[in-house]
Amino acid sequence: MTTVQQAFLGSFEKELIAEIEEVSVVKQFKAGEIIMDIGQYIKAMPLVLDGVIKIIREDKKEGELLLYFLEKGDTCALSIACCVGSKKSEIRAIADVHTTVAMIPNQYLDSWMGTYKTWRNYVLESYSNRLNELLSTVDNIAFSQMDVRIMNYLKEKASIRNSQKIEITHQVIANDLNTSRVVVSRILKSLENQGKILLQRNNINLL
DNA sequence: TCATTAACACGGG
DNA sequence: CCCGTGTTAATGA
Repeated sequence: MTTVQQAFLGSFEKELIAEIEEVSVVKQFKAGEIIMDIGQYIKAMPLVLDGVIKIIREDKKEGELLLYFLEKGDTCALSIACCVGSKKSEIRAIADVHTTVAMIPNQYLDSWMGTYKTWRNYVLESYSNRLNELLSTVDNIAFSQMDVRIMNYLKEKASIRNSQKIEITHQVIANDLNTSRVVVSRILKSLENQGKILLQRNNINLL
């Protein structure tokens, strides 16, 4: 299992890592498990030690949309604001694969900003990273056709997994991109005909 | 025109 | 048999 040390050795000073290890609670989530749901009050900030988390926005009318992924070493920037203001979560976080996170109780977040420069930088940088990812997601939705969006989705999945093979069903892609499975199936089929991918049951190969 | 919905057949596990 | 997949026909934006 990945420890806080292994995930953050390069980014935090030893004292901070020691303090994180002391106060945080390490939790594991299986693929598909909900880590944080919409409307929930957030009392701890998650640091991703291992695995991948999907951050999803949901409309009232059961519309779902993937915002971005969190990987090893990332944190959910939205949760920081929620923790400090003890507000409800606006998003849903789901474990995409088996995932390990360190939950830091919110009373430490503020004081560490003053005490540890690396922590301060990490939080600020995390904000800017998430914002950039959000922007490219918005660009994708606003300016790209569904076939491009699906291609980008597949590429992102592949790079996160470090594999050209993606284990996923058409329905899940449809949910993440907020469209119907018929469209996903049709576009995947045409991508296959173009020689860009190879389709198997529960499996997509990028070429 | 293109997405969605519903419905159906096919096939693998 | 159940689920994922591929396709079609009808409907809507």
